[in-house]
Amino acid sequence: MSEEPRPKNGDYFTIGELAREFGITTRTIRFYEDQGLLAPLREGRKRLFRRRDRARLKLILRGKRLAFTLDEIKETFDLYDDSTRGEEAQLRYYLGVLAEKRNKLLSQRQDIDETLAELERSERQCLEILEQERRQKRTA
Amino acid sequence: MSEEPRPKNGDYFTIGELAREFGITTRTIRFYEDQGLLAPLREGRKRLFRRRDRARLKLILRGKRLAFTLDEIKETFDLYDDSTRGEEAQLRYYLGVLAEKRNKLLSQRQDIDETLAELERSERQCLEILEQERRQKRTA
DNA sequence: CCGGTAATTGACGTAAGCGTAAACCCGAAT
DNA sequence: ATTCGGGTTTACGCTTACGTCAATTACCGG
Repeated sequence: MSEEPRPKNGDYFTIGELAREFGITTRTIRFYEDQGLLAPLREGRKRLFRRRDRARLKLILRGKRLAFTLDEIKETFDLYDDSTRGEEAQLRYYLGVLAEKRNKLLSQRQDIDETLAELERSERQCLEILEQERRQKRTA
Repeated sequence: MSEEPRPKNGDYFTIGELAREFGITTRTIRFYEDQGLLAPLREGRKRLFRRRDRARLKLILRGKRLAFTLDEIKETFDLYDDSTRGEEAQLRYYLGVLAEKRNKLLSQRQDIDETLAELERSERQCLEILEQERRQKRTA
């Protein structure tokens, strides 16, 4: 199994530890908290990040890589948060949102595949030209 | 084969046609031109978009869906533009950039797949709860 | 006790990506 | 002749997502 990073200092991560681990600034993490995306514990004024806070941060960053806005990411969190209480209408709405999200992701994956295909074509072209130049050099 | 949209008015698209087709505003298109991403012909002051301009716009929008910045998108255009002239060093550099791009896209696709997997888990959970409620109603 | 390192809040700054008038031109239709 | 639906530039505004001081506070080792 993979080595899950453990909080060095007792049970909690510091803001600096997380910043270093994920290659972001502490400012960024505070900003996310400010926007309601993170809610670490406090010891006086100091933030104490649990493993679940770290997990959330990970999700935030993944969301960003997929071009979700912070607001959208927050919405999915909010959705997950009260998804357990099972009001029928809520659940149906929830299912709809999930379907939308899936569709977006699927078409995004298509975008990626198309781009990858074009990329490989360029690569082949590129290699061909290099190959030609090499042959020219030999005959020269 | 697919019906490639043809310019209605002779050989060129107007800015409005493209805006409608892609669901963006004319402002956006002008902005892209301002940033050097598009370079339509002119008839006096009026912009005339060729099919290749339209193709570029398509690429821009796809890039945006994949969380590329306009600058990054522009770079790839610039790259493609002088990729045909085959200076060896240029080509090697070019290949490197392509490799980077591919890696980014691949890891992005992984992000997508992970997210899709989680999404399906939530969906199953959701359906389970609904199923339970339905059974409760019957016994009631 | 002192200096260094890491944390805090608060505030202003900034780059990207457009939105939104304002003020104009121009050709076709009423 | 005017109105209407496009097109144009210029320019200021706004939101998102942080960067960047500044001015503290707190612990830690020497």
